[in-house]
Amino acid sequence: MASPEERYNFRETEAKWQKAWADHACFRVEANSKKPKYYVLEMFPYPSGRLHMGHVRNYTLGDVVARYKKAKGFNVLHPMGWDAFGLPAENAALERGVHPAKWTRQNIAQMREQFRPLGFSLDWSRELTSCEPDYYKHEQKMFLDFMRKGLAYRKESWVNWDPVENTVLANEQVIDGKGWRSGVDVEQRKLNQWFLKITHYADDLLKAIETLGRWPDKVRVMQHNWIGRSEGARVHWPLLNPDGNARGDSLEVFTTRPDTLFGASFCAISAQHPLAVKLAESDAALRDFIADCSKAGTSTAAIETAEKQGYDTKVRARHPFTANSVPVCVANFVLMEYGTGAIFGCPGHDERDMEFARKYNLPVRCVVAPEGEDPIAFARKLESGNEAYVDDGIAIASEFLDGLKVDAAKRAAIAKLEALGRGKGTVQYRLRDWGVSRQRYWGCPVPVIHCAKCGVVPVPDKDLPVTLPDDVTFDRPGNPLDRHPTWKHVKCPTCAAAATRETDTFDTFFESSWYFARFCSPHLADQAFDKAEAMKWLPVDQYIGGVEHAVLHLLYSRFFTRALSDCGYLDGLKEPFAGMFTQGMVCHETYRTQDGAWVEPGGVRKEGEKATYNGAPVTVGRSEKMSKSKKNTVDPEHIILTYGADAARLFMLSDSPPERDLEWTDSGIEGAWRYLNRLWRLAASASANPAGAVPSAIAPAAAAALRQIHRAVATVGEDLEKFRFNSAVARIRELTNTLADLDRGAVGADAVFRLGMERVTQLVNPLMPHVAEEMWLSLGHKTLLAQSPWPDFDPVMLEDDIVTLAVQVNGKLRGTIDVAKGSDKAACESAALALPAVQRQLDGKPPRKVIVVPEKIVNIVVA
RNA sequence: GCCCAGGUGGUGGAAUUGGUAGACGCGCUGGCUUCAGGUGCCAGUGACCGCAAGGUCGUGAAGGUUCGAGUCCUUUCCUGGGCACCA
Repeated sequence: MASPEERYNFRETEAKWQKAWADHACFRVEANSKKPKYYVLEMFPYPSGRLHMGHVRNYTLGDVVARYKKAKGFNVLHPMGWDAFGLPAENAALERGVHPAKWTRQNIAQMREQFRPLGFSLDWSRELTSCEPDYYKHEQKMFLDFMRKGLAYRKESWVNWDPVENTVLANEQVIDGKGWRSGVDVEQRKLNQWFLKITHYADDLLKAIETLGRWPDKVRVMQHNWIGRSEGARVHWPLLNPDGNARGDSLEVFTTRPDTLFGASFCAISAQHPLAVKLAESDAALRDFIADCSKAGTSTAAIETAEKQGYDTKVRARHPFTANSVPVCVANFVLMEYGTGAIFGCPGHDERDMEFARKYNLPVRCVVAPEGEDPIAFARKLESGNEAYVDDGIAIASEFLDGLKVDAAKRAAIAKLEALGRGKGTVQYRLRDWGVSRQRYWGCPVPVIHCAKCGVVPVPDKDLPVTLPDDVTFDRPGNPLDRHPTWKHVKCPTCAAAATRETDTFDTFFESSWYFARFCSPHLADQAFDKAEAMKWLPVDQYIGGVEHAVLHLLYSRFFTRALSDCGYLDGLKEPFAGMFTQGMVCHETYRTQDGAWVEPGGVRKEGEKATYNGAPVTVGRSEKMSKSKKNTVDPEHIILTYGADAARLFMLSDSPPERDLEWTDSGIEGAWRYLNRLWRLAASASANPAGAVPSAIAPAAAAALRQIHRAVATVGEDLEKFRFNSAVARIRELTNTLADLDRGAVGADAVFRLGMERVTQLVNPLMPHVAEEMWLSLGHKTLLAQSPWPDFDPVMLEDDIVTLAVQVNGKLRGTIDVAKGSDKAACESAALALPAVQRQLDGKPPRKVIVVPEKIVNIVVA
């Protein structure tokens, strides 16, 4: 039985080393260092006030990288800050009457204290808080610079308006067409909004995805799809009144299939299209139809099930190539935000158009037939069926396009359109400009002033920052800035007449789009960051965070980096993150009582198959992302008090690969805790052995262990480089097992054991830094492990001079043979044939063929 | 519907370029230690047949390529994630 003294005291030990690291300022970057730089960054947290397991995992992953890179001789920047603006603070104000600033600052203080015992190698001297004016004043300046460059502009746009809350809702706050809190139908309203011109960089943002070699493919694909480039043409269709006379205007449509123009049977426009709006002025039925369209709106369920609906405006559009004309309909499936908000319909070669045509009895004309099929028969089949043909083929019934394949036909059609002045080839992006206006209090104020005479006037640089007023009330819905008695009333900077401030604030993605640059010189008062420092540290070498930010945050940051370069803040830097890693979620089993209520894991007792909560049976549900609503959360604070930070860290790193979801289990954390203690005891027992060189003549078992030590140093290093932390843990445990099982009486075993424990300590350091530091001390070292270099290995020691070969007969394993390294094929073959099991299989028959793969396998083929 | 990941023991997961499937854990079984619980230590643990030696089967399913397939190809099923009437 182990006495209490023989048990690792994590509480004292972890605190001791955290203090030592802080006293030695271990995690500050080295000024004027000759070492290569390495910038590790985890996505900065929103200060909700409570640390959760997702945070622990995220920052543990980053910490492993930071500590490993430091040991590898890099000058490491590993900062921390707070993404402190956002809606929850306003909700807290609304629900509990706490001021958002106070609530946020309290949460930050609380979370900082929760982070401390985890022992992360963070440079807290660079801490930043995005809701403080010393941070956001710089982004107000950036915004003004963007305006000057034409990268920020104002336009009318549609927003989700909650009529009860009197606010704009983000798309994710609209659930089934209703406001997430009010529960009432959300309206589409047109408001003047500020936009950032991310589309200016659409092509570059797309092309540069290829340069992001250390990003997950998944994220690159998502960004690629989000930008959504498509090549096509804009085509002008002159409009005719119902009486057949030209109206004098024309309808511009975007298409990716100009080759199918001869199959057009209608044009369709969005319900928000200016033409639809104008025609509705004199058409009550159309007004009703448009109203219906905007009601059906936002919910995915509605969109999914919505039947194609159209309204014939009786206006007709004349074909750009022929004398024919087609009806112009308003249709519920045409998006105003994409292309021109208008399409031409070719039912033969587009499924949606087909559905629409069949419903409204519009003609279906086949203009593309698959190569090698009889065009007449194919056309007959297509035109009488309900299936559109959307694949490649040969143009038919299309005059000058006949006989061309789709790609060539597209080019020919565009050339003709351009020659006739009736259209042109264009590239269309799905990506839209970034709307940054929010009708909120708790965000960075948009630094402009509205003057009746001068229009929109930027706040002069000398008047920055525009700070948020403290005396605001949340007792009524709507934007407190807007109804503040004095804040918005100012003099126009240009003409000094009475004017008003912009009361919108920025989207909170604004703050997170440049914080990585601010960390390079976080205390600079008069600039957002020092250009030289930023150019030295950026791009971030390793960025780590959740996939939920795979598109927006990362794309916005990539955009900002380009925009900041164009505004002179950076010298041509385009990409902020050279390496990106997206971690999986932390999950836990879920439990429900018989009446369906979720219950927390803490109260659940399990005996065999049965689980109970307060004596009542509960059903065990599948493992899901930890969430308050399902009560399947485990509090990191509690875990750290019970097992310490190292055990929690080890558990996070073992088993599950970091990119996959991790299932939290009690037995898992206990296993981590047991291993940690075992390591600590082993190190203590090694400390009795004198440190010194391993003698040259040692017992075979000791020699094998020595080789394994070198191999572990090699593979663990490689595993850490490649984010295979789970297999790094496995390799270290394997080595631990070998060392613990080593016969200490064997010649040289003591020296090998001692060396092995030194190496295990060094390897385990990035994973469990506190116990590693303690082991390092007990092994007699006077320096901090946190400041020690990563161990080397001898490549010569990686290979054994005896190799075990698998021996197969007809591809089935029958035994193994040990041969000297470099043995020739004949020797392997005869050794393999000599195996009794092989002889039994051969049963006297001669082998037909013997395959020998050196150092791998011998396969004997027998008839 | 489209795109992207994944399906390996009771369980989390290992497995360079095709070359000994199940490393390393968790759990479980037996034993030792202990007043006891835990800890610690020893042994075992894919399924099936067998006292054993040994054999048969086995990586979602079905085919194929190969001396040899978890890995490559074709078809198919299931799970998770993203996007969604993008013209």
